[in-house]
Amino acid sequence: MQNSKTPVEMEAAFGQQLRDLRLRRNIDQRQLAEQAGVALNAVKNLENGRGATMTSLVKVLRSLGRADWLETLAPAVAISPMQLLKAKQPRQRASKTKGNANA
Amino acid sequence: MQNSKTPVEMEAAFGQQLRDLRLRRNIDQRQLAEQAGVALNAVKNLENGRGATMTSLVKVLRSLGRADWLETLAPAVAISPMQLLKAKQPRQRASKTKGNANA
DNA sequence: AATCAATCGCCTTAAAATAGTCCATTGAAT
DNA sequence: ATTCAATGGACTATTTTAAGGCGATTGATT
Repeated sequence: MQNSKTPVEMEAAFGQQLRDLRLRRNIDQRQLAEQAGVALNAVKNLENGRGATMTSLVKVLRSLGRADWLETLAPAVAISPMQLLKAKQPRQRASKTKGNANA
Repeated sequence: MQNSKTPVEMEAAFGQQLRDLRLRRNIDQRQLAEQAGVALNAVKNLENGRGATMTSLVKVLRSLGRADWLETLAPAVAISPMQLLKAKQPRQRASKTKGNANA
């Protein structure tokens, strides 16, 4: 069973995490907005899950010192040097055949 | 030394990861857009780092089966049951004093 | 329990993203 | 090498968010 949260709920839950990060640093929304270089409203929107842009998110994450998190979405597959030699270069486009490669 | 990537670069690098996830599933942008319930342009924007909304991001992540990633930003601090009893409830606002609690 | 700052919620305007469509480019399969 | 689908890029109209500012709540400190 997969996560049954709606996108709206997920955005709100995510905003709560952003808030937690900020509060652990004990800075207020205004300070964070300043440091991040976004408007106070942008921070409010992010934390309350009321809609935001990737740009605002990235700036705020950077300001919170968690920019590294953005790099953890699709971890590169580690392969041995020998395998590396044989390895085909990764796919740049989806293939024509409709059958999916993996689940 | 902190991460020196600009927000623009970070957004682009993130888009590349999204693309990787999609390609591992060997589906094209149009299919992903349909499944996620967003416009094809929204997927393009996400993957190329040309600006997107949190809403689009969440929908796409969900469609890619990586919604769980969104919950890994601010891991809850694990404490023992005994500590839990004593624990003050977590801060809901930043404090008045300007001194930060942590670095 | 009283104070005061942190947060909320709403407003307006400007900027940006979505959605839809079309054509050009290019990777992948034959 | 040829073919054709997958992607990129541009354009317009519409919707959403950013930004800035304003009182109204409410949590944290005293």
